[in-house]
Amino acid sequence: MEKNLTNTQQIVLNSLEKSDQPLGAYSILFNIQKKGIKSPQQVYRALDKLIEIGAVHKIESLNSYIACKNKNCDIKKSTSFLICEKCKNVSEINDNNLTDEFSKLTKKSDFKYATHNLEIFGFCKGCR
Amino acid sequence: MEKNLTNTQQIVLNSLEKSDQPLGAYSILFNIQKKGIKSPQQVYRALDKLIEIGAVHKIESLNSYIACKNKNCDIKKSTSFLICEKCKNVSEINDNNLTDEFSKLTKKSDFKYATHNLEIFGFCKGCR
DNA sequence: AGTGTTATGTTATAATATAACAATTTTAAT
DNA sequence: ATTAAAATTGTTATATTATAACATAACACT
Repeated sequence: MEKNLTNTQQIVLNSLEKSDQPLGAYSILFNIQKKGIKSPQQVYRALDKLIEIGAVHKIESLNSYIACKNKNCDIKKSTSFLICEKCKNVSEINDNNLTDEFSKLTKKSDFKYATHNLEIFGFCKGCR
Repeated sequence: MEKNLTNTQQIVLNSLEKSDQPLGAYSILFNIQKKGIKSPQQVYRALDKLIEIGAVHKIESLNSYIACKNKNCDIKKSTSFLICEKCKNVSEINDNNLTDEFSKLTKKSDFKYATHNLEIFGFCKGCR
């Protein structure tokens, strides 16, 4: 199950795992330049792969990327996040019911569910 | 309830309403250059306002914008879309239950729901 | 070893979005 | 009505995010 990552992919993933918050591609690049990564292309290519295997998710509304904390995340392509509007903290929801609910919901519109991105904005425990 | 739009805002809105599909800001700009709109800034400022009043929504994963068909849309800031992966058709879901469901869901995490963006990918009636 | 395929490095450029400031219009107080 | 302050708009420049294109290298199969 564990994928072997290339050097660059591992460096990008480490950078994201060290951060508790999502990072933009160019922030990642800045972080890892000292390790010999020189171009955006290298970062984006690594991100593509990491996203594909479910190790990283993209948060579309922030144009940024976050490591999936969830080791057993069987949701590879769908993402669901809570984003605090005050402190900007982002946390991943791991509610497998969502897939079922969306699947049911979309049937009403004769739509065959495949994946989803969900971004919920509001205020986290500490900020409300 | 009806907002008065400025000339530029109305032109941008018309451009989106004429399109059945979402448009990027620069596509809009291209469409309306013949009407004297010259710069991205004008388009983005109009979009900001139109989004604020709920006349237009942004589809984050596509970096594009769509007119809200739903005249009585009381959901101003939240958005929910079905996106067909084959024909790229986008349609808006208008299920007010979603807000309630997300509100309940996030309570479990001690999170105070405010708004959401939901993008569901799959295959539409014609493409499945 | 030779050849086709896949991955990586590198440079350049495309696509999306905002900053900064000047010019104009609107507002609202005197 | 006059004018100062505030908000809106026009315009140029630039920042930010992402991909194209092509060269080079690594891999794998015969």
